[in-house]
Amino acid sequence: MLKKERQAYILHQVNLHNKVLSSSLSADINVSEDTIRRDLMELADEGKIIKVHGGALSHSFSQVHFPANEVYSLSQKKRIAQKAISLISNGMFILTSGGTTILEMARTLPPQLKATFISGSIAAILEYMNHPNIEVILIGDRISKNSKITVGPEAIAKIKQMKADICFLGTNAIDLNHGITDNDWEVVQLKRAMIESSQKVVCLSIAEKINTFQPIHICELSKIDMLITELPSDDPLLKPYSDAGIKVL
Amino acid sequence: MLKKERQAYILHQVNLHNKVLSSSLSADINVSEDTIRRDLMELADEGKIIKVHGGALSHSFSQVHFPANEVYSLSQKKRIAQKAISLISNGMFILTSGGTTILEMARTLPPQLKATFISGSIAAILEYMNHPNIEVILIGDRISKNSKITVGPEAIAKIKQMKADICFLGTNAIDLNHGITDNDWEVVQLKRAMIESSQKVVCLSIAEKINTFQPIHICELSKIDMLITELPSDDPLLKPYSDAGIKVL
DNA sequence: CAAATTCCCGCACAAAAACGCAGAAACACG
DNA sequence: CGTGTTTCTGCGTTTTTGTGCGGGAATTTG
Repeated sequence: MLKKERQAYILHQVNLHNKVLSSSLSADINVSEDTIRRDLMELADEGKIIKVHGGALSHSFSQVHFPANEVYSLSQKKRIAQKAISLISNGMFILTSGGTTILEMARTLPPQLKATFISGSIAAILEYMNHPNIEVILIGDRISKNSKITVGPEAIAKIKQMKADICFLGTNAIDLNHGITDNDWEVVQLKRAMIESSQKVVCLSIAEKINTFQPIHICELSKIDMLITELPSDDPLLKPYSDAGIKVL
Repeated sequence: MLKKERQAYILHQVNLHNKVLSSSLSADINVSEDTIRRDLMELADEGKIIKVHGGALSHSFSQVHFPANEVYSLSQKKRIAQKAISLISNGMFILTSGGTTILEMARTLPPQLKATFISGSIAAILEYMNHPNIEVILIGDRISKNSKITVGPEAIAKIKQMKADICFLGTNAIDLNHGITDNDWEVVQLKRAMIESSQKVVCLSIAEKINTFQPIHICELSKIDMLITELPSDDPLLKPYSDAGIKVL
């Protein structure tokens, strides 16, 4: 088994179960605990997991710990949210993924807007529920504790049988060669279904995620209609993407 | 169980109940009280809780003290929750409605319990998600804003196609003549489906709701297997119900 | 004041991590 | 192709960390 393979497996396990023990990983993959420990170290250095004595935890575990990091990019996300909202009009059916950027968008929705929002993200749903005129449809299935969204075949089937006007994706990584990528297999399945079920696909992404990639492929750039970042639309960083036929806002 | 995990659990419990006892935590997680004490120390050093003799308090508690009657009804619900939990064992599939009593039950679930909880109540789901070993299935559909649960044909269909071991219903009104009744038509539909899809139906109800009724009929008493209140099972108020063949706990 | 908890301190033991090292495999390159 | 280099992995050994236990001190409680 290759090192990268092993690390991808570990990352997947962490994202799936929120925690892993070095000992059980070692037994799973049949390598020494030392090797596991080194892998965990590397992944922790890359910021993908949190190393603790005895194993590792998913990043969502310590979300409460470090609110400072969130505040940092908040103003950027507000900017993105504003742009995204300009695409929404009354009566629309809107699919959204999860993620903090989507959350910010949900909070910023104008109160007089009448539309239907569909999502499997618990956090997003909570925000939508606070709005007076928004109809909320919740996608049901098993809840992934790591990503706080519903995942699984039921959820995917439900999404596939609808056709939304527009779909907003919180994007973890976007790159010219790799397209849209992510690090949680189950989330990827969901996002793929959402893309297929929407007439228009909009990616929300803060600039630091532009030109980065993650282990799991979601889709090619050609499936994306629009990209929204906090940067002005003529920023040189975005030029390649508008050249690729994506509308940049 | 990892140390960080344990501390996260403790922190959650403190924030939830405003106080924790070292002794009960020790029993919950199956570690020595000494270890709990060390954890409380660390959390207190980080300023997350306030350590006191015998346990710890949440930070909010020190400033605000809430009205006595609130604590009073809370203790009733805690009692009910304790009894309800005694019916749950590992590996069960459990359907639950919404309501504050169900919420209290969700908060009181012992951390080592491994079971699958199915619900359409957003608040209940949020509680279940915080538990380390519980699998959560969310029933999807339109969200009813006033009851904060998913309602509609999809939700009902989904419930009907499962068979749970046990179903806990937060009960708004129970009466010898009228059976179980409620005041929200959509919620009633859901509860009916839940009753049909469960091998055992348990009603959780605080005593003041015994012998009251609401406009919309859910089901006859005969469909109910068990009734849990904060009263002792031999309380005369409950006699008619046990006579009617309902097990009273 | 007395009994019962709870806490603190040191210790012991086990599990995990860190460290250094060495063999094996992959790689670079003339 | 051969050789030197880098990377990866596993194995002892030593350190560190986490946890439980016993006994005595401190505290709560009646």
